[in-house]
Amino acid sequence: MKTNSIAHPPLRGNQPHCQTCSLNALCLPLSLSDSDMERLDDIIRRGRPIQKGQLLFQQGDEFQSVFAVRTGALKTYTLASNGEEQITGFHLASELIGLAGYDGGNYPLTAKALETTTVCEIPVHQLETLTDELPDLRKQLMRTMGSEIRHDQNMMLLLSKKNAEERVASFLMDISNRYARRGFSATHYRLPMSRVDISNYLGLAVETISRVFTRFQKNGLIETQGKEIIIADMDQLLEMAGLIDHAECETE
Amino acid sequence: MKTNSIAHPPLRGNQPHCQTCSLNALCLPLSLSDSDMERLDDIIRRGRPIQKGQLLFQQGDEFQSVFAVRTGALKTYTLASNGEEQITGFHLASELIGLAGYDGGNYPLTAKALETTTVCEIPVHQLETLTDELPDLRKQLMRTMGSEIRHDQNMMLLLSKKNAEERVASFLMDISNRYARRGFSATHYRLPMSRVDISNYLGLAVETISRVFTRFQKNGLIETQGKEIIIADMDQLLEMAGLIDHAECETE
DNA sequence: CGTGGATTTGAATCACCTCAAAGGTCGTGG
DNA sequence: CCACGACCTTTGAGGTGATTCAAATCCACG
Repeated sequence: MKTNSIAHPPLRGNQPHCQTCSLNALCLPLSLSDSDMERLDDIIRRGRPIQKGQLLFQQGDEFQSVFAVRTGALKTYTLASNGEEQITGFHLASELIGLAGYDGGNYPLTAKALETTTVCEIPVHQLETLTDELPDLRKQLMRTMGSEIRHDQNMMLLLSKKNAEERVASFLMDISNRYARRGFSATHYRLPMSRVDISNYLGLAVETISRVFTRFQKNGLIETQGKEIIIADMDQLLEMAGLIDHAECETE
Repeated sequence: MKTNSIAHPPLRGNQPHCQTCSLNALCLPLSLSDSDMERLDDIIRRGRPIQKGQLLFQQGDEFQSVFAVRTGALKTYTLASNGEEQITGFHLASELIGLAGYDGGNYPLTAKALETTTVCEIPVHQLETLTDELPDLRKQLMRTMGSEIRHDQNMMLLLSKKNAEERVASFLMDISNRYARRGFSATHYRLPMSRVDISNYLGLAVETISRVFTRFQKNGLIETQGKEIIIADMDQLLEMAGLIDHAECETE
């Protein structure tokens, strides 16, 4: 399996653009003026879709671009020295990937498509030139990185303090939130990742995930049919996730 | 215990400056030209020391400044809804704190001094003005944030995949590295934090930390005397930490 | 020198893991 | 359209590393 190289000659034509993209209020263009958005749009490359299982980039690859997910979903993971992988995040439409590469010249993680996925590629070299000129874009990038740090620190809390049920509840509520923000149902969605991926992400065994799902279903918290999830008792799940009392439901 | 408010009238005089600070090669000024460094130095406030146990800022406080540790050490932690705290990092001299605040208008975590500590305060408002003009500073900030993301993702791996011994070994090697980079001994140092803090950070019970320290000592890996640590067998610790085989020893 | 917190040690318990095996699901090709 | 195989998911039984509870010891500091 090789790193997918995005189509380099950007096929213009009836290509999508930031200006008309339904995700522009969630994505990088957020808070950009029309003219600024146009300039961002000009440097974005939109390649052919990557298929399930293909890599967008690999740990150690030269850091060349950040990516925004247009459709589909990916997972990012780091490899331990013993070869074990730790999934550090799932990325749905409008979310940015690859910013951690800013630390050095290489990606510190691998990004793999969970299903057929299209992305917008933003070459960092040009992005840096552009951020030199657009303070709003710069702020948005910093905010996105801050948000990533926040997410990771929430995960650290989850991994070191929460039990299996609390972890699964947190996970289901996080996904729910993210779909809701995109205008999809918060209570009925399809998980793009396998149970194995979920277990890896949450630091549990697959069997434990399966058992918790079953228990949740018995207790009327959710209904499941394979990857289809229906949230039946959001309040109780929110409480279990530890999201009920403090601040807003602004998870991710 | 209240948030410590840094002395606002910056007492000039024989104050330290970035230009003469021994940490400038590790800190934010890294890779800045002399004139750029001077401009950064101008906006930095240097307040009176904060005492052990005092807060530099608190989760929920308005995001006003990022801080660089000059001397001493701090811990940063987030609070779960049930009041439990999760330590997300320890910060030694030259390290930056508070960047995660870039996500929103508030700090998403609390910073508390582990010992008497002096910091350089960099007001974000002025920092943003300055980054508008200094591309190198901007890049350095982005790199710092990328490095923070990297650190957190390593912690996720540690928390979900490593056992108690591996976690403690990783921790000892991380601290060793960071002291070494500052020109201190890599094999003989004093931990600024308590066993409780270590256990919290590593997602273990205090008793487990104590037991692992004892076991390491019996096996000749380390010698301990309270907070004093002597690394006796670095190779074996590195291997245990999972840092021997892949890439360089560039942990943090 | 005494006191409160931090650290260490021991014994018992438990949440989750591992191992094993039985369903399910999906894509593929005959 | 169905049969096949590969992989994913679920369920059960038993084991274990780390936790919890309890108590002794050490240490810093007033």
